[in-house]
Amino acid sequence: MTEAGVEREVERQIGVMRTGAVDFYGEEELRSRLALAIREGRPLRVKLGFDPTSPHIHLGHSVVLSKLRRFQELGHQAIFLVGDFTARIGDPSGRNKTRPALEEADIRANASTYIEQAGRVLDVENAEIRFNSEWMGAMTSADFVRLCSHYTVARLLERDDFAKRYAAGEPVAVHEFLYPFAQAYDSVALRADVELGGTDQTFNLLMAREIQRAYGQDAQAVITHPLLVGVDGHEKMSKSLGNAIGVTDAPEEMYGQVMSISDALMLEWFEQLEAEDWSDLRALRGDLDAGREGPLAFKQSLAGAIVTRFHGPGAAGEAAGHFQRVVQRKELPEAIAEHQLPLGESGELGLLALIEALDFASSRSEARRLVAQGGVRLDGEGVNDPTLRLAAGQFLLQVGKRRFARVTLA
RNA sequence: GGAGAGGUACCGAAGCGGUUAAACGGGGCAGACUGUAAAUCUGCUGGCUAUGCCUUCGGAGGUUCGAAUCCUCCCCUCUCCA
Repeated sequence: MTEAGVEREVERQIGVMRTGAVDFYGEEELRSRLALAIREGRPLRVKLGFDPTSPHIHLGHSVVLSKLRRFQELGHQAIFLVGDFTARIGDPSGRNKTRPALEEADIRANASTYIEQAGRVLDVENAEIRFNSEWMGAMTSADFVRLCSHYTVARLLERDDFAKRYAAGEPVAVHEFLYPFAQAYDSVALRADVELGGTDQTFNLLMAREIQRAYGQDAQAVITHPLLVGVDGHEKMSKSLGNAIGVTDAPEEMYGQVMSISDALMLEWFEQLEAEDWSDLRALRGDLDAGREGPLAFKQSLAGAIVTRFHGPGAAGEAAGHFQRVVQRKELPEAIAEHQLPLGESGELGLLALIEALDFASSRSEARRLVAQGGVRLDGEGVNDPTLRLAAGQFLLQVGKRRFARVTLA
């Protein structure tokens, strides 16, 4: 390749890297490193790490995962790091309270589902999958203390989340201070050229640059991405806040979740999740701004595009049909789970017990409330008698707007 | 080591001897409405074999006819001082 060709290629790749990013630290250094890599036909090592603190990868994670995928398409080496060691510390980033430490068994279980779920976005076959317990677990206390000597308390206290919690009189445990050291050292162990992450990871990511230098390596470039706001429209998407859409959620569920977000959030998501093949949506966005289309049409398209990304176009079409049928026209869903329940010696079963048995309510009292509020239908008819007892037979039970079951009592 | 403040339901936050299963806000759920599971409005939001009964206000004891509220000890958090 000619020098001019290399330069053009560098520019092209940097452009891809910058797309959708909030900040790109160390861009200039990366240009020269990238040029060298292109001349030598050697891929850059691009790190993206997640702590397996929850068994689910969600739509928010998919923003950076997609970016890592872009790097793979550019021919670079993707490193998917599972923070099994750091999960045991608990990342304080963006937190207003100490994260609970996880049991090792949970972490292992979460880690294994992570790789499968990441595969919905990433080419895991060609990714380097690593666990940071590999080197962190082997570190001695002396090694770790030495690692900690490369940074000062004052600089740790500059951190926004620590500073806020400290100012608010909330506890900050010492081990939370240690977390960024572990994450930073991962970059040393992996010899990362680039690390991706959400903006909440900025501090940890930048700290890795200094630690790498302290260990005689060139500092990695850091590319941060916006944090997707969860379905509640306020907090960042997080499984523990219950506002996340998991990448393995069922298509109808995923579609419905997207339809439930506010009109304002819909536009934000569109910006942050946009992909090359979303040209239809971009056009629709124009129609929306011009008043030629309503938000409903746009939201349906967005929901379809998101479901397509994780489940394919067929599933997206079915999910859309399901939504129109069940939610908009209030008809029955096409597929309703069948349940067989045995009757006791009395030969009958209380309605409340049935609702509870199907997990449509967490307690009998809650079931009673649902009946009292007119939220329960039996064979299409509203029921308002909480003492109703059912004899053997088949019933169609509906609780609320979207919980259905065909029940056979025998 | 010393001095103070504090720990209340899913979360935040009132209550400070009885009328408190515990105000209020958020979240969640249900209903109405609608262009959607948006927005808005209304109701519900400990459990149960249910017009009553049982369990809950950091933990364990105690005082009292009666305690989230008073006392004792313990655990945890924060602040200031050393």
